Amino acid sequence: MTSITRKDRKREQQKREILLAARELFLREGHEHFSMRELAKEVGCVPGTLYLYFKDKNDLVATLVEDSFEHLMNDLERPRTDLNLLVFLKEIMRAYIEFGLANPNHYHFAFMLRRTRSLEKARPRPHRSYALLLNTVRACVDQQLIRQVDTELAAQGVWTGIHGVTSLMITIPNFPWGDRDTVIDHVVDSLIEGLHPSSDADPETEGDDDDH
Amino acid sequence: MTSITRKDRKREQQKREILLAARELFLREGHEHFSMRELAKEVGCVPGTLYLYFKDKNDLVATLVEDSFEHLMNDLERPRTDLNLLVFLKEIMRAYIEFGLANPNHYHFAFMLRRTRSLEKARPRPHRSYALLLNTVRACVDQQLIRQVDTELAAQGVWTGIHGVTSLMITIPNFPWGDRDTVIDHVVDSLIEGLHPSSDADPETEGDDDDH
DNA sequence: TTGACAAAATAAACATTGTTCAGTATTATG
DNA sequence: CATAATACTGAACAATGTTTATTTTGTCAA
Repeated sequence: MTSITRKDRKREQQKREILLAARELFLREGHEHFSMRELAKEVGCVPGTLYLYFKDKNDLVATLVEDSFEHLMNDLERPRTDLNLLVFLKEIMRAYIEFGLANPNHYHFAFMLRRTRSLEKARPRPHRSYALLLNTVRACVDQQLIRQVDTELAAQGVWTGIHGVTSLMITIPNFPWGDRDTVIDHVVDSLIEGLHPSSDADPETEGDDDDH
Repeated sequence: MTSITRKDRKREQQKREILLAARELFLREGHEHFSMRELAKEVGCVPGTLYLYFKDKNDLVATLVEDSFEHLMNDLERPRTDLNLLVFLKEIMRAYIEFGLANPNHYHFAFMLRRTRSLEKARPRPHRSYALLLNTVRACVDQQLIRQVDTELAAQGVWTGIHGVTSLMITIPNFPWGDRDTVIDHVVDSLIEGLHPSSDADPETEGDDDDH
């Protein structure tokens, strides 16, 4: 029925409008101070109305952030087969970091929040960016560009590494970091360096009788 | 005057008691759900009383967390000169990670929160653990155990690296991590591996004579 | 056009927060 | 004992997320 679709379209429209205002407010206030009531004021409605379109605050922000990550992934997943795979991997890593630093609120919401067990599903699929990383690392191993290691292990090392510099620079921007790009380059390079095929297998792990 | 000191002692005592209950509650509820009112109920007083001993909630939790980091630092800074410096460095890194995973709430408060500008001072001296890292890295460079690089850069790479695995394992415990200790070992090892002197120096760092 | 019905929006409340403040006990001191 | 300082309380304030009963609005059938 045309009437139904029109109503549905209107509903969609309104939902989009809420999200638009929310994105603007979220960007301005930061996720800590983002409030439903202020959003309602911005949208020009009463707080309760928001709950006709979103289950709760978490749901609203989650879709917001998910959209942003969609953009990141679209950037990342655009294939650049012309590049050396290692260079490509490094570009992914850099893009990831840059995205986080450019969207600290989104990144914060996505990866720096502890969720209660029941709300775990609200996390905007971190697995997708990780999957890209994993695949690329695997390809590098196949082409013997990096040392033969457990692919998952390597990918998780890379991911935690780039997450580390991203999140720390977000939470402690006043830390006496070196030049931003220099630090990022160093992190990216040395994370990959740690996987070079030329490196001797770790010599320290001969007597691996640690305390655990 | 003895009367004054007695009063002061009593005050100190009360403050300690609050902190004790707070620590217990903080541990149980997590820093997100830790509330002053619940703490007051636990202590057996009215919420306002807490503000006679602490400026605000942030102040209270900050001293709480600072105490915990004191313990970490006491652990880390106990000198183990008998060890190879590289092994020592790795032990520091591992201890840091283990501490974070064992005290996720404290770690979260310390390093995974964005503070408003005015509350920046509330962060429990992250610089101390970083300073230890920096000194150790510098010593390693001096002993030519790792590549000749900008010491600060290397230390920041190491710090962000271990922070990355710590914080991600805290925020996404349900992620399909590999075996916990295996991942940690890999991260620690490959972060150091990335600084090996055997590695070919990065081609872009021609003049390696830093001056400082 | 009108009346009925469903959907949408609202106003008002509820249950929490952190925090403040005017008083009231309690305690130390002259 | 009286006074002054101190510790504490009870009640309030402001702001939060969320729910519910009620009113408004819009659409379709008669």
